[in-house]
Amino acid sequence: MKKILIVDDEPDILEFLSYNLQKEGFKIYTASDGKIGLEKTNKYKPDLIIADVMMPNMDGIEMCEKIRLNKDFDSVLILFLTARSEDYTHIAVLESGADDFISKPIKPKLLVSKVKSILRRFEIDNKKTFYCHKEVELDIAKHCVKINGKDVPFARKEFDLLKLLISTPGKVFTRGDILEQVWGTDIYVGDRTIDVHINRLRDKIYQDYIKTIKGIGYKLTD
Amino acid sequence: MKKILIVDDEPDILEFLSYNLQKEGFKIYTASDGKIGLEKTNKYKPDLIIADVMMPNMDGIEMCEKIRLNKDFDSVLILFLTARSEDYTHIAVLESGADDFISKPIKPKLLVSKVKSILRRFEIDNKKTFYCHKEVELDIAKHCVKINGKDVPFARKEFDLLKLLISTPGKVFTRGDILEQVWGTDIYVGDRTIDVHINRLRDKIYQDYIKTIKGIGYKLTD
DNA sequence: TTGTATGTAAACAAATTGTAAACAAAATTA
DNA sequence: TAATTTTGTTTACAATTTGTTTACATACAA
Repeated sequence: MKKILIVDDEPDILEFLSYNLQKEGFKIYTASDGKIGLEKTNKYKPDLIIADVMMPNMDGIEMCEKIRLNKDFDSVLILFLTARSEDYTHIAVLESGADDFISKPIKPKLLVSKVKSILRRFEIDNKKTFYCHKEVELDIAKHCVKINGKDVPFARKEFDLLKLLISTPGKVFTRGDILEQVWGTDIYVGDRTIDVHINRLRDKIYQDYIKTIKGIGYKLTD
Repeated sequence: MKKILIVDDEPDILEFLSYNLQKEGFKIYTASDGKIGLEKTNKYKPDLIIADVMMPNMDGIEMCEKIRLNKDFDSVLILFLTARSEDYTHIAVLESGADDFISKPIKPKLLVSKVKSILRRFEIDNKKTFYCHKEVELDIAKHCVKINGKDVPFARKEFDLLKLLISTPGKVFTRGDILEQVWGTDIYVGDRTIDVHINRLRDKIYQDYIKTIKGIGYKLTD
């Protein structure tokens, strides 16, 4: 569960934000000024910090710069709340190392979608591009598979299927999971189609690398 | 993290650009005219400069020329914003040493994709000036290719294509990658065109040096 | 045993790529 | 500048690979 720290001196806004984000399943921490925000950042290591620009004691920009100095948090996501969309403090805000900003008045839907999109982008940037399990290596960037160090050509579907299975070895993927992740949501293929592809994988890799869990689905042997 | 300096006298545009690029994870610096732009270039050593052509104090073209005089920055990437696609400032702009330009009105998606693609292309150009893989040698500086030590003439497109492939042997390049890096961002050629060039390469080099990954693209055999 | 789920070979369908040849554009040469 | 050569692009179709289904065999659990 993603942790979000909200820093604002106005209790109303603090509550408004907490409420809307909590509903979406985030774990919320709060602070009432930049100084406390800094402390709680160190204490809770949030995934995302939402901060007001204008605050007593230490304003958002200063807090942001201080947070960035600590190399544990030099890439923590920071989202600012700014007064109005027309004013150009936005630029100062962005230059200070913020990742995005929201202008007041805050609309719950926009807030949530920005928070999700910023977290999603971060996930994408940090995604693995290389997997290795037993004697199988899969390189997403190079789009190639090696078995015992030897290059083996994989067609698209085969590649995607292996990619899915190797992303979490040992986890059982149901046909539904596989259908959704490899074929996409609104494409329907027969049940046997998946089996056929699974067995083509088995032919390319050593046979018992992929295990059938009868009535459930398939997984890689641990 | 790539650093981008944005130079424009209109705060709205400055903010628009900053915002959209920041969201993509670039570190943004801004300047409101060419003079400040020049200073900030020296101070922050950006990877890419985005500048408006028309600015008070010092216009974009003059700034560009001044930047190019400093040999620390004679190959920094510069992308210009021009008023409209019909006007012929493009030519002056490209002659002044710019790497690409974007016409207003600016579309966020296009902006981001151009910026990313220009940075990617630069990565390859800057990696090395000489590649050697198996019996193929490619010398960017001399613009020549040797196969088994023997000089073989390569036309421009063929050369660029081989350059791209040899820059990362084993990596599969999609037709999209190839289109972007060999032809450039806003040039479209048919799919078959790429195949034809690939096969002309194959005729010049030994046949199975370039491998087809069906449904994905092409790569050099490891 | 019986019924259900999975394995598999083979047939078929669809998508992708290879290729020769024509055409177009650009560069070179006379 | 015109003629020629080289380079780049497209077309149309052939060849190949990949993806899907079918029909049936087999395994396995109740």
